Amino acid sequence: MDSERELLKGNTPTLVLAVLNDGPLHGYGIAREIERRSDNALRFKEGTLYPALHALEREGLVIGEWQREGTGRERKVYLITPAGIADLERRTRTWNTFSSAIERVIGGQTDGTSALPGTGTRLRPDPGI
Amino acid sequence: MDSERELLKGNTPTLVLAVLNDGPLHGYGIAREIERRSDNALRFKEGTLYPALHALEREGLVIGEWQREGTGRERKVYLITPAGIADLERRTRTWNTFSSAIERVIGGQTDGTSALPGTGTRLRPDPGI
DNA sequence: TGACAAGCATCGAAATCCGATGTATAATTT
DNA sequence: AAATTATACATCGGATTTCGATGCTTGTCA
Repeated sequence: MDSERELLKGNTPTLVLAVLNDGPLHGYGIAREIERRSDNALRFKEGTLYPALHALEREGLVIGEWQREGTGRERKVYLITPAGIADLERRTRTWNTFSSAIERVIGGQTDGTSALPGTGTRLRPDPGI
Repeated sequence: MDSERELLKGNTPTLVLAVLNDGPLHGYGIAREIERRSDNALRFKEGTLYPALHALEREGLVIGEWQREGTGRERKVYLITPAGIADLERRTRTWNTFSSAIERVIGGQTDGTSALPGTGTRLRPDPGI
């Protein structure tokens, strides 16, 4: 149960960098943008987001600057660095490799027709490990 | 770093169930089969696999039985249960939802041509959160 | 005035993965 | 014959990650 939560693990920095790659944004806005792009499938909790941003900043992948707009309270606006862009590219490649590997293992279709091949009762001629 | 490791989180039971859905198999064989299907992109460490199998057994999603083949040492062969099949279907749907959400956020192409749209310098007309 | 959204932040509980370690047998190589 | 490798199961502890709870401040709107 609660698999969504576990699935997110390891992808948080990738998602944050991906959003920042389209332009500077502040923490709260990043969370909203990720929710918007994913149709609310991905939700960032504050306890996840802010520590993640601090970590990215420590690693030099983003830079955070306090800004005061005409209205509203002060925000910390984050900007992706060249190192961050390179890291995002690497992370994107890693994700593609990983997700295609997962799909090769689980099959990948769930369209109702015949999603899962066997019923689990089929016997396998011992792969002779 | 070590993102592969983190990415696996939450997917272990899904992968195990997917393999068992094609027929009974023992722990060691499950690990080998997942490596084979994923072209070695996914590797199961023993410290991950065996506790995962025990958990699945506790939850009634698989059944384990000790078997002695003519040759080789004793193996514990696992069989997926109807509850396990139902769980696998649910997990597969969850994965599909999740991975497509991730791809919508990060873009998803890494074929070299123009993988990542912006350079991070483009300014966004503040989404007025 | 009160309620609510925006906005940043930290802490601790819970979950997960894996390296290390241990045991034991069969097959293969030297 | 001896040494190495592969098969096969198992556990423990460290490291990492997510998130609920909590707290604070400021602006907006009824």
